[in-house]
Amino acid sequence: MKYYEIVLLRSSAPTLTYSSSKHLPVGSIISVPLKSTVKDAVVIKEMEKPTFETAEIVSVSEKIYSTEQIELAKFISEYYFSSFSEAISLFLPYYRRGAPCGYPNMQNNIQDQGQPRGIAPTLSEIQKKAYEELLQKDRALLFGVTGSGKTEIFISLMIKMMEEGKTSIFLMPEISLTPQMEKRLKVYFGDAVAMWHSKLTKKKKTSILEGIEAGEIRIIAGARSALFVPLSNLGLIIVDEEHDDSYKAMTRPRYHARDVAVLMGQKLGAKVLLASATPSMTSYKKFDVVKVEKPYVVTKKRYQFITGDRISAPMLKMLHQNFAKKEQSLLFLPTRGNFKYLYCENCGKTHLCPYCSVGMALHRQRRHLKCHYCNFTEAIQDTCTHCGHAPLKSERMGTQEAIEVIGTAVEGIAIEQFDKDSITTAKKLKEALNRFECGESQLLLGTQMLSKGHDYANITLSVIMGLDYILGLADYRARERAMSLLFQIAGRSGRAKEANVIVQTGDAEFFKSYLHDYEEFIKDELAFLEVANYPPFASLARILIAHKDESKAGKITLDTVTKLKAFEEIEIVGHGKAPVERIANKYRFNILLRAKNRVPLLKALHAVDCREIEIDMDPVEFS
DNA sequence: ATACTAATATCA
DNA sequence: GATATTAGTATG
Repeated sequence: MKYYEIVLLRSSAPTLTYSSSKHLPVGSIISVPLKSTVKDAVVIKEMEKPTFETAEIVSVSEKIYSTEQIELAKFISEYYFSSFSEAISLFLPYYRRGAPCGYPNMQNNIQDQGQPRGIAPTLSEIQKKAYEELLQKDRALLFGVTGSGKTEIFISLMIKMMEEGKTSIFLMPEISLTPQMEKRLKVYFGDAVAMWHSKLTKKKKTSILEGIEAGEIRIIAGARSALFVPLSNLGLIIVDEEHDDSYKAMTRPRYHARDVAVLMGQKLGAKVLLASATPSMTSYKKFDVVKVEKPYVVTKKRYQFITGDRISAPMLKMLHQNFAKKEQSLLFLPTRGNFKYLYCENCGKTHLCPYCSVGMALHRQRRHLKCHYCNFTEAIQDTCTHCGHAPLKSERMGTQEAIEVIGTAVEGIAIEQFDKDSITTAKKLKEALNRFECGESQLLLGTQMLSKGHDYANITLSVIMGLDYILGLADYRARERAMSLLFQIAGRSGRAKEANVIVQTGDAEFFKSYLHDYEEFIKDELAFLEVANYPPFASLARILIAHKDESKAGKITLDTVTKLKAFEEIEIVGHGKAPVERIANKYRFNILLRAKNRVPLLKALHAVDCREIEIDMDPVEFS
């Protein structure tokens, strides 16, 4: 009889010991009896016969985790403070086999299958130079403005990998927003590329996994979760738009896909390529930078700065003129300033969610109020819950209102609403993009979604609102976020011809000084971050405490702070009520920690970690 | 996680 | 005193 330490899947229970007459390699997925039920579990290691009685493993699955997956999961669970079970559940297991298989004759294989495939893209001299340079490096940051032809470089690298019989992973911040990328990849790779994201149906996922197993699928492209697909012979991981915060998971395990990709590359001996037109400060400092110097289409942009916080007459005039010229425009509103809230004229109070300390957002189209934190929905309220005054007023510029205002002012304009409210499915996205592409609509109006990765060839006017709101956020990266957003959105326009960019801000000088060189901004910002002692010059961690009893939450916070004070190398930057005090009826407190080195920080955090707190390493959100 | 148990609060 | 809610504990 053999004895194995196992971890239950989908459980935070400690490791347990079971027995089996069979030899089971580490990583085996098995079923074990626990209490009166049967649970799935993973073999962690073989053990000596324990002193206590053991139950027997009842069945062994066809699936198995590789030792690399186990090791990475171990790291993720320790660095990001999740259970091992939660960490290993990120990964998809391999099919159990005698030996790990390679596919040495891929060349032949490709031809045999006769899949539709375009020829390799022709690279410009500039692209070729970057490509050659990247071939020499295990890891690098590819820095190039929108339209500099990064995608052709990616494709060339992935073709190179295929020639060597290796597979690739291509990460994008949001798969639902990238049908264009799928189209481009399909041209070169046909059925050898599959798109992967968490919302695929179970059937589709199984079919892709079988394709991988059969050696037909050689490239997986997709969002965060694509990083955990079981490819053999991984040769390359590309993290496109590496600056994007959507790579950070907001639920446990709170990992950063970009950082895990780098680690995974190291562990598997795969090349890791990060890419962005607006790289993160961290990546710029940490990795060799390869630049794609000039875009091969050089177009001019004329920037114009205006103050204010709502749609103004000059803005409408520009939109009108552009429409009259039969040209297309884009208008950006920040996500947060994007909703209307009800407020009382009499007492000045905003109508709040009964369970969260945030305003209920008005959705006029659906005629209801909705809480964006807990999804509580109710009918539009008429009277103030605080003083009984009626009726309530609504305030704040939102997408809806912007559409109404512009629709009225610019007669005949067809507007594409481009935000999470109206673009709920991939189909709707495709339809909206198609309408815009063929000129059926002339204005793209929306939120952050607009800043992510699309090419809109004919936009000649971009209006960017609400940068001041982002600049004003209590976030050490507020400037970076605002600047990167401006570059990303401005980069969407002027692909084909000269374009105007209207920037609404009270701090024009700040943006103006960097408009023609993001790298200048990076250098100045890094100098600032070094003085202020923020990442990448220090490590941050956030502790989140949530409890329905406010005084209990406060007590846990203070107790944790007291314990942390014993650790000299870490600094308690602050602690207290979270900016959003209550979500889903639980009171929330934050502790923000900083340390020059992450090792003592991790050590202190492991010492105070318990069920009542949640630890967020390298946080990107502070609300 | 989840089942189970002990402790404590709530209510007629 | 019976029942509901919460806190604590062990799982092989």
